[in-house]
Amino acid sequence: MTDSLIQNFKEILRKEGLRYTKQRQAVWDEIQSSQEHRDAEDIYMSIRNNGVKVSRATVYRTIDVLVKNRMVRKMDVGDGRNRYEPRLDDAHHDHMICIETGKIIEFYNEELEDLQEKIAEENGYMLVRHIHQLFVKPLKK
Amino acid sequence: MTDSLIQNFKEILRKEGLRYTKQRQAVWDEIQSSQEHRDAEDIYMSIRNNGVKVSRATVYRTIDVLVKNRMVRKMDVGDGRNRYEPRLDDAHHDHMICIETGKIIEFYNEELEDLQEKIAEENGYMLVRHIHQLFVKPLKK
DNA sequence: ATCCGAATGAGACTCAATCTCAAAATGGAA
DNA sequence: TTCCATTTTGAGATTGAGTCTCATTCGGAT
Repeated sequence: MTDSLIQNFKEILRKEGLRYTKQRQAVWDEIQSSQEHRDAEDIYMSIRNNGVKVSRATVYRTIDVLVKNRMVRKMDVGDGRNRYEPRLDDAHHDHMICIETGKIIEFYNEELEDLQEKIAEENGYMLVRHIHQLFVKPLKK
Repeated sequence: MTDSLIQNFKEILRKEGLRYTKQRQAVWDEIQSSQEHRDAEDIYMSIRNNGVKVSRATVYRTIDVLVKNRMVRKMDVGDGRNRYEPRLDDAHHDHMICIETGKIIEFYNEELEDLQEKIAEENGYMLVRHIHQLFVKPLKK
């Protein structure tokens, strides 16, 4: 955990008119500590196991702030539980989910991104965000 | 409602080892009667308003069978309620959702479809299905 | 150090979807 | 047609992710 990350987080709270608390810091610390795609319960339990007293309500509330400020990405894998991952850099990517192993693979394709904007514009709209998941299975060898 | 559609539905039930009941027929009739993207509650209420006695449980159970057999498409619009639409032909399409009006626009782009298969293959996978939603807002005039 | 509005947390609540199980319906056999 | 094993149905209970409530605690400006 670098100072700049903490400062950045404090900056966002200030911008949002929110106070800096150890619970909020703990939520960001926890999400930021792993590049995995985790659900809220997992994040909540990990924080508690680290000895920080926090409630589910606070975890959800803090995640909302982080998502709004693009520090965390929220993704719907289609099983009813949202997953979260830190956005440490600005590199956008989508996900491929293996239906046999559950493995999540990240991918990015410039052409794909451009195409989506083009499609939206052709219909008189501006692309704000998108959900794109490829459900795949391993190629036969 | 054509005979062939009813026969096709009966065929699927037989294949699945399920009995043909008026409730199941009513669910398929109702979904098939409109190209809109409707939620389960809406479908349930419409069937009841048509005078057919059916329960939510049966509606959900029948939708599952229809989705499994590709007669109905299930889509997650991101608001917690799944939407369903009939697949009367094989024409695949994705959806664009206007974040200002909630309007759902269907689109299909061959290049986009090809690109997705290519991306999966480049990673050693075969594309099985995909979720793709564009959240958009109207272009300024 | 004081003080007041903001944040927290335990648990109640929401709501779509699923499950339970007694009663009703289906369809093949005779 | 009647019988009956088996499947289906439905009312309501349950689940589970996420949200809300509100009394208590805390942050931070002064």
